[in-house]
Amino acid sequence: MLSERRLEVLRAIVQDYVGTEEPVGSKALTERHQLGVSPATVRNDMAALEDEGFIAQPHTSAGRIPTDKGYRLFVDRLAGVKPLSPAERRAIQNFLDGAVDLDDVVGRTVRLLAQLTRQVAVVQYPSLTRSTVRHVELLALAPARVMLVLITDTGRVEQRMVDCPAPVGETALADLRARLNSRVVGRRFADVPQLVQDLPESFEQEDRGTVSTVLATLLETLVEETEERLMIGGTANLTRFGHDFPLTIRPVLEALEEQVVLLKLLGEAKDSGMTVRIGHENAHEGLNSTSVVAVGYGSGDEAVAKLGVVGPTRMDYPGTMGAVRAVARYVGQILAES
Amino acid sequence: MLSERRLEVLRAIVQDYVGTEEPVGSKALTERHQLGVSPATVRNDMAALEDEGFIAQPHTSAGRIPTDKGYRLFVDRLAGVKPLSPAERRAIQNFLDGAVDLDDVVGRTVRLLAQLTRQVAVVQYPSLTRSTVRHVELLALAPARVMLVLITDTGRVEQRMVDCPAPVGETALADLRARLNSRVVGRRFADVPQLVQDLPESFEQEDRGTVSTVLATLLETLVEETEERLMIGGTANLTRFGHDFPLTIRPVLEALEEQVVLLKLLGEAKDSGMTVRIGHENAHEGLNSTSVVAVGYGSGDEAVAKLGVVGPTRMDYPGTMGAVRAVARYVGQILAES
DNA sequence: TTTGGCACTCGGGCGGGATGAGTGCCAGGA
DNA sequence: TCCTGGCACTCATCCCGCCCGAGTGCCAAA
Repeated sequence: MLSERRLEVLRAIVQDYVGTEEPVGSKALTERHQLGVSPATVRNDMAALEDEGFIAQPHTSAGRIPTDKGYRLFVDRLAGVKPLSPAERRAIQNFLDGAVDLDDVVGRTVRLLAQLTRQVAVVQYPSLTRSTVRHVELLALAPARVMLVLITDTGRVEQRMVDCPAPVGETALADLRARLNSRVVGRRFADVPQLVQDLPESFEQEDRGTVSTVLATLLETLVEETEERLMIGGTANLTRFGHDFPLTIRPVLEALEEQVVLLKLLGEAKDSGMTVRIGHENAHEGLNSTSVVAVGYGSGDEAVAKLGVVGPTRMDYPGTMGAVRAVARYVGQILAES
Repeated sequence: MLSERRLEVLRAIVQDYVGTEEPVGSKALTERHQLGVSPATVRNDMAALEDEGFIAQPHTSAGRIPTDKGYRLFVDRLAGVKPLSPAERRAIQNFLDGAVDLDDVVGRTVRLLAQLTRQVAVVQYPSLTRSTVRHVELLALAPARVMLVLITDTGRVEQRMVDCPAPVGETALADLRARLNSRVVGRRFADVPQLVQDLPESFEQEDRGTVSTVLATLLETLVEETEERLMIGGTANLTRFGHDFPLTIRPVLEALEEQVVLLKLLGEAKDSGMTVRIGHENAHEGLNSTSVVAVGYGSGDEAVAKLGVVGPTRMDYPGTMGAVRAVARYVGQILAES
């Protein structure tokens, strides 16, 4: 079992290393922190911490740096979430207010997060299946061509073209539109499949084909991968990573370009509460030297999507967690208002 | 005036340097190209080219590399546009077919361009003001709250919330919707302002406030900066730039994050034909060591937006130009079909 | 105008010595 | 039992000085 002081030493190492980006030695530690013991004692503690796998030496005769396991302990037991300063809170609000539509909200959020944390920000668009339906619109663009437009309570809009098997009349379309909306408006997208299941039967024989086709497209839209969109920003912050660039930065940029990877990354985060994944805890290889801080956000109590940041394992965890949490809350508010 | 052979020497230098990324010397040149003269002669030619500012030496006793002016000459007079191989053409078509909506088209295009050119790709969404109106939808979400949805012929959809001064009845809304659509459907967005100018007058006194508010929002949407959206991809390719990373890559990433900069960049490109801006020809400082190849694309003859790539000045211009042009054509086709 | 010859330049790579931060270990003291 | 000061040892890094060779510019001859 680690003594209180050894934990304190670990905390000091993490803090110093995050600040200086250089391995930290026993002497420097005692100078910068009031540990109340001599360097020699700290050395003994360090040796113990190294045995346990919390810290490591890049090479003999160098200071120690925290391992992933060390950061894990730091995050779980030693660090809190640093609340933002009033000035920062105000900045968030100012920045997020004045967004005109959902794209704008997400875009501003991503820039805000990147700026606050000085890291790469990732924001997922509100999920369709967790949102509720605000309206379904059907537009006849050509005799046998209909555009389907879905609008959610979070402001998200999806549209699809539907090629109908037969020309569809304006009245039939209006009829379908009305019945469809009366069934699904205000309901959750996840429930839509059951709600519309028996709809085709209530139509005339001649229109059933069209109705089925439209409904099929609607259901497709709900399950398609494209329902999960996201936006990233702040990649320029990657250049602050380390000095051994190409090798460090490349796989990260590649990983960030693959939406699938990012979505999985956010998907792995817990639905409620903040999730921190450190270094090798990330399944994707390219992100083995990065940490991900993610949290869900939503207009109500329930999360409709997630957002987070990707940065070096050597990051300011308390500060980052504070920024991520604060931004998620404000975005939730904005969505609730719109 | 430069002799034919000197131009040939410049072409050889550009080609070799693009391939090897290393300054090229006189001896290596004569070995790899059939110039029919000795290294000494080439040296004289090189000295002349250097006097004219087409090439430069990184330091004494090193080979030559092309200057921006040298690349300019190369692009204008020495290089053609390399057509794609049939296999590449097929790949483009396969990749672009199967896109479900505009976001998907743009997303696929950006990934395709990045992959083909192995550089950073930028694709602008079809501009609103150059598109034509397919439909305008008005939805009453609350008594005094209306959602305005704009749909263009290029598949783009914009929505805005409108807070009305007074509750608006369903019939009045339907009326407005019908009259609005009858006026603007099929017309260009740029013409919308005049077309709706006198619309409020034809309504009852009590509804005029609402009508004006809705129209005001509609007009705002057309001029807002958000009308110019774009998507970028392939940033991981920046890591192939050079070996002196942080300094080279950082400003580029920063520039790419600023949509304003990118929009201006594409805006500077000619409306028709391909535009190549080399190094310092780019107004933005961060892009002084990159070249931009851009071209307009559209569903018809007229360009509705632009796309292009950003890469090191040391790029394969003929190949890049070929890829950019081909992709633009196919995207135009896809948009015309949808 | 082209060519071969020749002296010159200078960046990059290699090896060795000095430097110093940091370590592990140990014996003595609270 | 734990802490502390002392001491020898290890290496990564920095700094020189050196050499090598690619590449150049110039010149005289063809």
